Amino acid sequence: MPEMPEVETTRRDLEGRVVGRTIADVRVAPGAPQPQAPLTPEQLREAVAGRRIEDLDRRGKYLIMALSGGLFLILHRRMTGNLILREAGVPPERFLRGVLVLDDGTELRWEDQRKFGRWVLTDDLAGALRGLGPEPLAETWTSADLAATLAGRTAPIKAALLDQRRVAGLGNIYVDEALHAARIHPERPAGSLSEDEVRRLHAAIREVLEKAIRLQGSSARHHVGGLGQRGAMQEQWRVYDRTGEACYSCGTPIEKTRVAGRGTHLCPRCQPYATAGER
DNA sequence: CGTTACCTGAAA
DNA sequence: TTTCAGGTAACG
Repeated sequence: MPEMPEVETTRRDLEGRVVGRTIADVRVAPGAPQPQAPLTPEQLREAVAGRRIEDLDRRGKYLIMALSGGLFLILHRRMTGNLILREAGVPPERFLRGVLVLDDGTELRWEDQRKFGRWVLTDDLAGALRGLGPEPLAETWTSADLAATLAGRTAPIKAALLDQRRVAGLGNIYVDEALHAARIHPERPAGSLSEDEVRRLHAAIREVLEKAIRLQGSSARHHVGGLGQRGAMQEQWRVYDRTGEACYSCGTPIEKTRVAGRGTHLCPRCQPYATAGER
């Protein structure tokens, strides 16, 4: 579900409304599994109740709540998780799993149909995020950095881009979109891209992610922002979920295959496997 | 490295 | 009934 733009949307929606508030209570929906992996709900309540939310940050697809006393509550929405700020009394969401009740009575609600989402409470933020690759929208992330992390790799470029250690925040939708925008076949060995192809890919990744953030993410199915609103990026997809429809660039029907274990969409004409001159 | 498991529901 | 779903950890 959420990739980096969806998580960033949530962060921007919530930042000004929850930073400075104190967590008054933690509730777990009756009968629902605990939203956080290593802690019981009682231990979580014990640990965070009374703490002030000092900051709301993001790294890759992780949402990071900095709490007073040097604790960090790190949330990963995985496939179907949403974090939504609601007034008390608003009827519960169908897949509500847990609630952080704030000191003004508003509720930070965690809904998660498939229950893959994870909460981690730690005082070692760097340790918890160790191994995450660079932020693709950081000014310091260059085309040369992308080339370096792809160099020598034989895995499909799509698999390399989904690997959070190489670049943080890309997922299935935006990898397909970026590869299409860069006119690169998803099964090309990562290390085989030319300098120009890497430059195009670097630019395409940024353009796709920036546009997705502007449009508050893709609401394919589950994603909603921090105020419960849907995103609009799904209306701008050029290949994702467009199997059989005409490519906007050349009219060729979009194909769907399987790469790196994931449904993969591409235009076979705009993204030929063989580069010019080969074969 | 690719595949499977983790869950639940919607759609084919 | 079967397949698929925005992610990732564990497995072989």
